[in-house]
Amino acid sequence: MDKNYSPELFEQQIYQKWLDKNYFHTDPDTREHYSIVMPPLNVTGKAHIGHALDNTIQDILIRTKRMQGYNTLWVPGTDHAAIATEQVLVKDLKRNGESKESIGREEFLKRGWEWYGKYTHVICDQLKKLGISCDWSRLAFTMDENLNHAVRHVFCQYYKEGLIYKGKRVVNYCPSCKTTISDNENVHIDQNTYLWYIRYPFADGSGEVTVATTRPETLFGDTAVAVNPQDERFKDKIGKDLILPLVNKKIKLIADDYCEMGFGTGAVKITPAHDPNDYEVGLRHNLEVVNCIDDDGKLTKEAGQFVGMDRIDARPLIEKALIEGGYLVKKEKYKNQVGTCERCGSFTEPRISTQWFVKMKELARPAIEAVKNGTLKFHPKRYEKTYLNWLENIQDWCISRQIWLGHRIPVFTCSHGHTFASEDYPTVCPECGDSNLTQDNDVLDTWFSSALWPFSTLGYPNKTNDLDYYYPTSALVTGYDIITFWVSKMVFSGLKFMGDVPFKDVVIHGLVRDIHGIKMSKHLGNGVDPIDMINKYGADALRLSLINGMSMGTDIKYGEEKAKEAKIFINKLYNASKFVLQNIKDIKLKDITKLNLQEKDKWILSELDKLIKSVNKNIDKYALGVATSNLIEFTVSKFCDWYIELSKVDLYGNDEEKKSVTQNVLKYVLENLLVVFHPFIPMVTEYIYQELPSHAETIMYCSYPKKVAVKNLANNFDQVIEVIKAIRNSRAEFNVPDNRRTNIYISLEGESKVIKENLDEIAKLGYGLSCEIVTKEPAEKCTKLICGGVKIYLPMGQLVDSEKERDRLEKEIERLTFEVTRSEKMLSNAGFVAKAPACLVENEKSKLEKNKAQLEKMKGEFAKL
RNA sequence: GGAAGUUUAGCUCAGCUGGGAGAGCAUCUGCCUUACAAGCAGAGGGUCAUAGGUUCGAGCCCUAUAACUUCCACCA
Repeated sequence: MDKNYSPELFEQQIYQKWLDKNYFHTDPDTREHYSIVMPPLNVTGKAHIGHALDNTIQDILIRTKRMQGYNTLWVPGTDHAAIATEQVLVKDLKRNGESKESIGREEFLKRGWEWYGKYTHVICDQLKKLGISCDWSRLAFTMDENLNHAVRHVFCQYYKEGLIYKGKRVVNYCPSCKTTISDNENVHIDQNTYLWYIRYPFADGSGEVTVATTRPETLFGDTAVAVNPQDERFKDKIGKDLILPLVNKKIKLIADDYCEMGFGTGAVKITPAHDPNDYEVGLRHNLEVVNCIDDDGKLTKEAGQFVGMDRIDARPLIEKALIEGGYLVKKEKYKNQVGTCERCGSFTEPRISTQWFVKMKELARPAIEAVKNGTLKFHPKRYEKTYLNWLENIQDWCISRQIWLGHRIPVFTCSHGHTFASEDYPTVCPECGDSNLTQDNDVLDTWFSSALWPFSTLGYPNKTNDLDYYYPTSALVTGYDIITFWVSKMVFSGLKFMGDVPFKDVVIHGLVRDIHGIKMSKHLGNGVDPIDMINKYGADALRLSLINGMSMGTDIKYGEEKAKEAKIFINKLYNASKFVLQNIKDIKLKDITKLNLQEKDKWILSELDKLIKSVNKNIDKYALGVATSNLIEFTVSKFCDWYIELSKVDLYGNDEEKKSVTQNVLKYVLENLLVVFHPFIPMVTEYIYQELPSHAETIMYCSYPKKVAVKNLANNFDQVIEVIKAIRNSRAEFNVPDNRRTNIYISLEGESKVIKENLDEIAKLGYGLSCEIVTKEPAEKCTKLICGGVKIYLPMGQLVDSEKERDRLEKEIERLTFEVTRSEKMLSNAGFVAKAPACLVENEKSKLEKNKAQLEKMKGEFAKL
């Protein structure tokens, strides 16, 4: 092994070996299953640090369950991310002077497939660098033929049941992406703008009504002005005609509850084509729908002289025209929120158009029920609220998108006007046999296919063994940002088409933010590239740095420093392993349960036992960040700091039996540590594991321990640790450099077998030349320590200063007095004694006794000075 | 407008059926001790956001308040 940990030397080879051996692959059998389908990765761009986190969590769960003996399936996959990919392709075309329309739909889709073919590998290779153990032979893609089939099947099923309908609605439209987007993709941002107060005169010259608006450019689409029916100011004017400024068209003043009396001027302009609420008002009052903004976000001919202008750019000119016409009453500063496109950031336009919808109320009900009755559990539980709140207020789902990439809506119309949905690729109209068919131009929202992911990837709509065996899956791991987008859709789809939830547990993690807590973005350039981190610090370090200290569902502040720290820790583990391996070359392997264990061996084994139990418990609770903290704590503070140092006494000593026991314990502890650690840092643990004597073919299939194999690990070794710490403390207090060794004398009082047996250990770890038992105070000038039931004499020569000694003793007496008083106070509290658990009271009593005795001794020493 | 989260050492965060405040980094001191100087040993540093309450006992439970963050829904 190399002197230091160098992941670049082995990570790739190890992963390749796993792949070559086909370790990640599995098929249905008689065991219990544990399955996860990976949230599909977008085939655009590259993997970001959030992907690294998401997949690391899944890999930890999968690897643990695999080692626990489950039949473990992890299906990887990618998503066609239609809108984003289409944008990139369109940009590419533009660069070459081409356009979608110029090359045609068929050619465009061909280019799409070329893109997917090229970039699927890129993203998968990046994931492979993370060391994740998914079954690559099952790599799925939302546009694969069988997934495509699932989409068509589901669509037709909904269609048949009347759950899909085509309708006119005001939807969010992105003029830049040129497609409809869902409410979820429409992100509201704060905007400092103005409220324009505009005068609408009555046609008969009997005064005017003033309306306030944040969007003067939609004036051209106004077809009414509404007031509240209760509003006394307008009661007698309702039904009268108003003149629409600039357009000089007559529109009516109507009464509708939608208009709130207290707000603004009490009158609101109604633009049914460009506002969802106004559209509803329009329906109630049978108003005309006038489109004044087109597909490109430009004003239509309805805007007269402003035709062809961008709707935002036209604003100041419209304002000018209003002023000139004497229509503008005032303009005041106003703060509101506007919708923007999640992908491109442009202002979205609410726009009336014909779209396909899925009726949601009926589908949502069982999905709500599944969470309420506990069939589906969120971790952490609080995210249930996000989920339920959304489903309980569900709106119909607009599933059509005006782009070309993606699953084309399988609805056809023949030349006789018969419209039908078809799961297959039809050649004739089922009604009249006409072969002149045209397919609907729109494609489906990408979430429509993602909604089917947990079962479409397992073979749906075909009845497959995989589906039968692995569905429902065990867990879904994803960020809280897509609970409504995606999780909810998978749940109602799974319940509808499979008759069962798609997964039992939803494990929600937070977002990875930069070190200041700001969302990572290309724009800000504050992103951390996971591949960079892997190249610099190794995949295991990246994984550990993401998981350690993480609390599920809470955002992570992440900086490169964390990867660096993780690598430093792994180097520590690597070196500890190297030490063990170097010292067990001549090991005679023995059954750990039949060894003649010393106190220190029992101590480390009992600590290991605690560790294993705690890690198991925390993985079960999805508290992965706590599990790694436990692992690191044990490795550094128990194994390295103490046991390895202690082991040197026997490894380098002359007692062959003790040496052999130590070797076997070292091997046992290291091996178990590696196994328990493996799901978190798979590469380095496999690498070291392969160096162990008598190892299996891979660590991946080692049984995940539930406890240490040895029973009766009770021991008093803590006493020795206490003595060593006291010695080190005292030396530091006297500023004795570590390289200046002294003798250590110990005077035993009462039973101190464990001390007697570990004199060499005390000497070694306490920087002593030797450590011996004395029955009376040595002649040398010593400082005296009282601890763990023994008295320690450290000959510090001239360094011993009686005044300093007195100070130290005084401090110690003060501390002990405080302790004693505290215990006495607690024990004299009737409430405490009566109500606290008995063990706590007992504990307090014994502490009191111990401290009292210690205090007496200290006082004795003090008196002697 | 509705909901959720966060507030603990200089920094990043653990701590949870309520039983004496923890880690890493940073700082200071001493050490190249044959696993590791990417290291070892030691030290300093906290009114657990604020104010009340419940309890024998509160970082933890309850109620208010403040600051920050996020999600959902939005009135022109």
